[in-house]
Amino acid sequence: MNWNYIEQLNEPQQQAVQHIKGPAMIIAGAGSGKTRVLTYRIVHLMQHGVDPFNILSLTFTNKAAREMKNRIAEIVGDEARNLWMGTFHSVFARILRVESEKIGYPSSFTIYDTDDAKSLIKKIIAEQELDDKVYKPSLVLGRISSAKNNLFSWQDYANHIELQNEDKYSGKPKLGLLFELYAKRCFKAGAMDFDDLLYNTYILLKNFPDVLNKYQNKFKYVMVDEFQDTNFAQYVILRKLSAQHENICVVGDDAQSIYAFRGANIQNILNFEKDYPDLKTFKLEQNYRSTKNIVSAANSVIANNRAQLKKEVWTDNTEGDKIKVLRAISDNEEGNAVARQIFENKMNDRLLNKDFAILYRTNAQSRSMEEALRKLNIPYRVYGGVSFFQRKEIKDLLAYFRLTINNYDEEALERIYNYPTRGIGKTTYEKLFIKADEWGATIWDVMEKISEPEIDIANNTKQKIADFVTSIKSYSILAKNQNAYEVASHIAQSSGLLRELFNDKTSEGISHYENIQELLAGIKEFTENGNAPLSAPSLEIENAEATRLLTDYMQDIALLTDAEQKDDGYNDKVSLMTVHSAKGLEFKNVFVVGLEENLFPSQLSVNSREELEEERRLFYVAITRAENKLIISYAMSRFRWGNLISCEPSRFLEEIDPKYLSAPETVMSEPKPKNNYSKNNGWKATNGYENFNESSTPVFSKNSFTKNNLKPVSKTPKPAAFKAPTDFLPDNPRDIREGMNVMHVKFGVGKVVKIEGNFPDNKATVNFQGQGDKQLLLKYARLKIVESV
DNA sequence: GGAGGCCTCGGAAGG
DNA sequence: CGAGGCCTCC
Repeated sequence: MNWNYIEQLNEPQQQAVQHIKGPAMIIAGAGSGKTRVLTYRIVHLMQHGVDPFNILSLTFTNKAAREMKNRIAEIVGDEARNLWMGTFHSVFARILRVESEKIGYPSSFTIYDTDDAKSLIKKIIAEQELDDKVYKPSLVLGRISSAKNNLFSWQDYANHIELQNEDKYSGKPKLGLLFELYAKRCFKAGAMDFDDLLYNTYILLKNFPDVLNKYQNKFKYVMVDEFQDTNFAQYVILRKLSAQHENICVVGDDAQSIYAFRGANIQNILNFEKDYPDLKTFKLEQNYRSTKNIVSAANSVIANNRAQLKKEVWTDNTEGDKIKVLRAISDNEEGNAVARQIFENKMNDRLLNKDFAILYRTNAQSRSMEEALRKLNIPYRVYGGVSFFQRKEIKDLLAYFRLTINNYDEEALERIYNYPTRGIGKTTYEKLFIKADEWGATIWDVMEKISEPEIDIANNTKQKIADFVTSIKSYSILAKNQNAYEVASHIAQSSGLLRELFNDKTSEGISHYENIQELLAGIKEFTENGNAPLSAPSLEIENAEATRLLTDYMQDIALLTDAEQKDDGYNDKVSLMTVHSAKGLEFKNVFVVGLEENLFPSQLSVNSREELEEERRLFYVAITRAENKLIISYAMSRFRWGNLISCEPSRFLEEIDPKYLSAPETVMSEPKPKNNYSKNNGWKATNGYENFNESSTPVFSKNSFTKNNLKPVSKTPKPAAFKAPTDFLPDNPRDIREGMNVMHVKFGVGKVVKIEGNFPDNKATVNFQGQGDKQLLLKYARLKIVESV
């Protein structure tokens, strides 16, 4: 490395980078080159002889970690691999894998995601016969989560008089009990939820001084990005880890704290100053991103917040255009105005689609924007939505992998014990559950001992359970030696899951099948090259030669919730996203839409000062994304939940100093051309833009499955209902045999392909003319024999 | 077991 | 309005 990185930095940036010893806090205004400072600081440490193994760098998202690691690798090369760099959760999970047995967990512990956690809580609420209208699972989980984020165990919770009183007065006295049951159930399943990764790390470091010592020695230098978003548990762990060397450097911007609603605590910044009296503070106040107008407008908005650190963001950039405000008569007109404006700016300023972003407060607002962009044939991409790993079919297959690795994973077991259908019904499962309770064991334990005569289940069902257990156990054995891909594809086939999806020829079914293939391809890539294409920033590879096992893959993806979308190879698109997901990004031209009271600021925030200030910071984040042009819009009426409501302009508009604004424009649709835009080929021909309209949707491009997708879903047309004769009289279901032609009141005439099970629970597969195979329970189906065999 | 009807409810969102 | 959960009915 022979260039001088120090020269690339301004004065305060240099100071921050060169301050190596002792605690430091970098307050970094929007667009002030924070990422550059962070990367160069790590480079600087390494240049001064610090071993990358001794540097821990924590971020909030996988994406941020990935990007930073790549940037450092570009500068220092291969050595970057040895940095400990990742999200709080991934780094702590990694420590816990090594140390978990000390706190009673297997090293193969499962990580429950939010869905797993909610479904477990829901079950517990039902088991306790509590009303899930009062004890809403998401609320219960939220309460448990914030307890853990404040380092309360369930025992602490139960003993805390104030909390107990709060719960009593709010009519939910059983919250503490639910916490206890949930915690015990997770423990029994060898599972940790996201909050446990923090809480258990804390417990580990607190109760095992030797472990604490080991990691304190390892992490001689600790860096934290987005410090304003840390919660209490994270803060305490940080303090513990860095207590020996006190080389801790945190970077953040209180003005961009937008996750308080999830437990982030700006107070940490203030506590930091108190907890480290010899703290050095650096302020990065020069903005390199935006025009003077934009920077000043942002400053004038944030000045309305009471709670903030002193800081003056300024820029040397040009003055730039004044901020434009568009007023539209309705949400659809707002979309049209934005799309038209993008079209014009693109022409006038010779810009690309990807130079534009449309930011909104709520996902529902994307619809009117998408429609308008489509009309003008402007390609766009909507960010956010269901991630690949949350798709049902993916979770199903992953549940097999989870159960293979950890037989006690209750949520995984529940997902698949009868999927694909193998004749183990709900009633059977309940019997297993009761027996497990009786034995003080897990359901898996009972399944393993299913032959015990005291278990009151029919013998043929017992056999099915035994078969299931045998196959999972055989997977577990395979998974110990064979590589991840071999095991994964074996499980996909031998479990019947692949076949099940293959047989579903609906368009959804085909896409499910393709997604599974996609997952397997990712595992293959991981097995061969060590990194899945969708991988989290992989931490150092311990042993490059060793076989990559399924458990390695599962650890790699367990904390992946933001898997990058596959793109269709065409990247020049307008970006549509919520303000939250725009944090950290920048665009030449930015539209912030829906600036209306009760929308931005959100209706739920306007009653408390704290929440309103958070909304204001959110608005601050939105406008500071823009480099050159900022356009703000609002509608005077909009559809919300099916009703047309009228809207007032947002108070935030008035908070922008008017000298940075151009006169508001009321926008109206141009008189409609005779031909509809979208049908007008001449329109396309003259502007030279191709029709993109997301035509080549890849398998899991999110546009193919968000609710905002406007493409008509091809549905198989339903055949007209069959009219049964008025004298229709069903035959005795006991007389139905395979091969017979039968008549059904609704489906008409069909042939019995197969009959399974014994009366009265026997089930027939009947192929009805023009309607395909139907599975019918004979006792209900009321079939009439048309022709016996 | 599964399709379809009815009811409810609605914020943003990382790991 | 639209998605998801639950219940019913076949």
